[in-house]
Amino acid sequence: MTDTPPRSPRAQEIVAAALDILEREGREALTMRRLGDAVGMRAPSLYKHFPDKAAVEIALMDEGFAQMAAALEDAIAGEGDALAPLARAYRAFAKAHPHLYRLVTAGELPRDRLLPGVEVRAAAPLLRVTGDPDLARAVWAFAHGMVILELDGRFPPGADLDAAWAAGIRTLSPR
Amino acid sequence: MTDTPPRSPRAQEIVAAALDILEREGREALTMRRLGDAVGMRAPSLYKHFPDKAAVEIALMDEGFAQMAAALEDAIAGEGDALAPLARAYRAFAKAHPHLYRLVTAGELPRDRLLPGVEVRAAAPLLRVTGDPDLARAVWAFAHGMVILELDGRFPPGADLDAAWAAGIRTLSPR
DNA sequence: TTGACAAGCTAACATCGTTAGCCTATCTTC
DNA sequence: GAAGATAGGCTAACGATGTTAGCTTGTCAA
Repeated sequence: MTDTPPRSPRAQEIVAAALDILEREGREALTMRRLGDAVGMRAPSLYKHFPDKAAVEIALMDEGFAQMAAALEDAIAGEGDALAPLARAYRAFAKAHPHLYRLVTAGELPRDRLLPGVEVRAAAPLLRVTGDPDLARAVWAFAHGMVILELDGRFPPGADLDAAWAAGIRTLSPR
Repeated sequence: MTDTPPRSPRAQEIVAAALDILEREGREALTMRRLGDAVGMRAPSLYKHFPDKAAVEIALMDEGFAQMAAALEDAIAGEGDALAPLARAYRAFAKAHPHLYRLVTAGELPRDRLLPGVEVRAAAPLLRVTGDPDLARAVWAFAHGMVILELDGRFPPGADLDAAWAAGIRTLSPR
């Protein structure tokens, strides 16, 4: 029962401002002083609302997981069992929210401080579409790999990423 | 012709010490003061050998790319055209050198400061085994995704990663 | 009216990368 | 051999970062 105390309005404002900074300017732009500015207070006062900076980032992760889950659920809402539309939605979310995507999916995850269930919910659509957990993990790895390599600019300039996505999805689709 | 001036012995010592710190303690343990300690000088003196901290990290990336390329070339040296041994080598390298792997493959890449050719060489074995560049990218994304998600502890505790690898490699293998 | 508490503030600390400026040994050049 | 340049070390310090300590003030309960 790790039920978080419901966030105060002021704390919600802070998270909203933090999300705005993150999405616009990236993770390293999100400093306590900058965040304080955005919300009209000095950096130390933020600590009246959050124990540390990590807590703010974790709130953003919760939010990111939720947004991502919603996008993926939408993608399989219609008919359902095709991998392609889910993959499209995954990639689209990452490109629409690159900084948020990175925050949520890259680096060590403070799982014990996360809102419970949020991670499982985001993973559910893929598990449903693939059926098999092993295949689901393989597909997840493929999709995350494609997205993060693209966001990090690791593919050569001329690379046809649509074709790479297609190749992966085709062969990885459950039969 | 971006030929780097050959590194002085002292600079090589510094890079070696940096690699040691990185591999043992991870990227955030690699600070200029800590590195100075390891090599017996004060932090500012390091700037007599490298223009900035990034230059040290870039030297480590060059080294990481080279080591990784060597490991992958070894893996396909024998018979050759099977994907499975290459994938095994890829995963093994990442698990043996997690911090180095992360430094080399995650985050933005300062491509213009890298030793020329080093990235292409590391990519070559996979391209040879898959034949097709699109498939090669898909397989790379899969392998990197598997590895980085494993290193970051993103898979659930009980997950059978061998099975996920097998599922991915089986379906992604060129026929 | 009093007292507690929530929520702001300033000042300050340690750590980080980095710069400025100084010193000294070695090596080149007349 | 003398003189000057250069390589390579040093200390002091700067600005940015997250964070803590301690003060103040307004609001609400007893």
